[in-house]
Amino acid sequence: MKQLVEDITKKALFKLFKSGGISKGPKDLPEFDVSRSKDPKFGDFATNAALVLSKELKTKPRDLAAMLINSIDLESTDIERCEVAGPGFINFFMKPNCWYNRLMLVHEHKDRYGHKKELSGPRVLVEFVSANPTGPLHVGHGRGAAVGDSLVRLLRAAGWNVDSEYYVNDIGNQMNILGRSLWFRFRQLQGEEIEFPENHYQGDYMKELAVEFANSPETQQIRNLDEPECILLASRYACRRILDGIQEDLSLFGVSYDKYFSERYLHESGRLQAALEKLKQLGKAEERDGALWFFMDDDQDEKDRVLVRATGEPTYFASDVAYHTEKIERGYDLLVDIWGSDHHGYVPRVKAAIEAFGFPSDRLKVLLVQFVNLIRDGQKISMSTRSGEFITLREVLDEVGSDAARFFFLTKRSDSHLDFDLDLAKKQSSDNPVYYVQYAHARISSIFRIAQEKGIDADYTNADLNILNLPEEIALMKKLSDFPDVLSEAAQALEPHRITFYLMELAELFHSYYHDNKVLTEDAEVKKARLFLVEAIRLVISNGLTILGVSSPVRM
RNA sequence: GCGCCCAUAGCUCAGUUGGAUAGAGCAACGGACUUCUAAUCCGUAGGUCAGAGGUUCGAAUCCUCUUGGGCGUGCCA
Repeated sequence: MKQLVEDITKKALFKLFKSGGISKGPKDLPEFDVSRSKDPKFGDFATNAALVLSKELKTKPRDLAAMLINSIDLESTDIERCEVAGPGFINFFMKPNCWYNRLMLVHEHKDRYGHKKELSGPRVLVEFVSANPTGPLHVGHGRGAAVGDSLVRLLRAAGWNVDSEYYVNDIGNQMNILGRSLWFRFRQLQGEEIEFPENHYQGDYMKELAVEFANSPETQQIRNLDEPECILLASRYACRRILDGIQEDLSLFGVSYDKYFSERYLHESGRLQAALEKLKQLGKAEERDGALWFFMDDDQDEKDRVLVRATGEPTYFASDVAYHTEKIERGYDLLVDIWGSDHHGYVPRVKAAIEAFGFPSDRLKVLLVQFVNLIRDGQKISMSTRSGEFITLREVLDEVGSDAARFFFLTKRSDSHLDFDLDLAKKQSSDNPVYYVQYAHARISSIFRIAQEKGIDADYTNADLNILNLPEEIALMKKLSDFPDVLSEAAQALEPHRITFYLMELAELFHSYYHDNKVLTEDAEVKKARLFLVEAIRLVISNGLTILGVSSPVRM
């Protein structure tokens, strides 16, 4: 809808240019904005075009605004009238019947309302969570999962061609420590008196895994193997089982992936070696002190970084170089990575690698998700996978449920710190904002259910929408007509939380309307029109909640 | 030391990419259930947008500095 107003403004600019009123056409002028007006007295939409362009056109803003208004042919548009306001804004007042047309669009497209019809955005790969398979997911991962998964759903709705991926660090030092951890627990289980190393994975889940391991067919092979082979076996076993658990937790959280990408594959397929060779050929990498270094330009990163250690082991960074270039070579225009903010120092490095391979560094967008502080009894709980002290995502899901947890994570921008108060989340479960939105959906659903139970005719086809002329009804129709704009802007900004706030605002308008106005009234025509409106609200709430990965209950 | 992120109501957070009078939810106070669900609604109160400069028609938003917090600064992941 904003686009519509923008087009009309540009058309007016062009007309003014042709008639000699201004010296430049829209193509030679800077971009301007169209925004939804906050206050009804400023109309429905406003543009700052005259303010932005006045300097370039050497005309006073208010004069330019007046000239623009005169160049708009109102007859052929949805605009009733325009006004110059304040320093030079143009306020647009829409014709009332245009809201009825928008309302009909909701019914026309149903669960696709707000979505782009065809694939129009870039081809993008969203990578998120990617936690090392060394232990269960904790709450911090849950935030990344909620943001990432909702972003995927949002981008798809906006017509982008999206794949999602989980990068599995299934090789390297951590896997070795994981294998040793399981191996030691296993031997302890066999009655051996050995001390468990402090820097290994202490969590109780490793003890449980050891029991499982002892009963698995794998252990049959052990007596024929020497210890390093046993540790490798244990490592593979632990990795596989822990990853199973992670997938299970994610699935409970409503999160699924198109692909789990194995780091081990990068090593074993030779892709890692090939990437390093290419860097050497390009003169971006060279051996020094027995290690292989990536040379950083001054504007890329503060210092050079090691790709292969003197021991011959490639670093995590080496894998990332190979992984990200591989992703681009798979044909993605845009890579979106969602990382914990503690990895932020890593961004310049990976961007530099992408540049080295001849791609623009803005092919990669990294969304940094800040840490979640867990609060219990007013105290911060510190978490560490290594020490085994953490609250798992699973525990939180069992306590507050997937809907509440997802919604909670998505009521905040991802780059701000977040306190997750467990007691509050539990206690608040009845007045958590998620229920406010879901309740609106349930209420509407129950209107239709009650109608059916009581044998009331709830058919709203051929409703006369002109009956919907209460200010609250107009406000609701305007809100519904915003949804496609909100969706595409949220996608553009990679900010799924905007959908959350939109839904809370829509629910607020609905609850207030519902309280004051009966839908199933005696007047058959009024009933029809209101049912039509209310069903559209239900559809939009449901569409929005689906993007957030939250359910739309029909009764609560 | 250097780098990145953050600071908005008592608390938890939004703020449409620089727009008009800074908004919600909790918590507080006062009202509304004989009604399609009170998990709701209506109202009151709550602010030096951390502080100081600067940029311009216009700043919570952009720039500089200061203060306070988080994180990073490994041939760890």
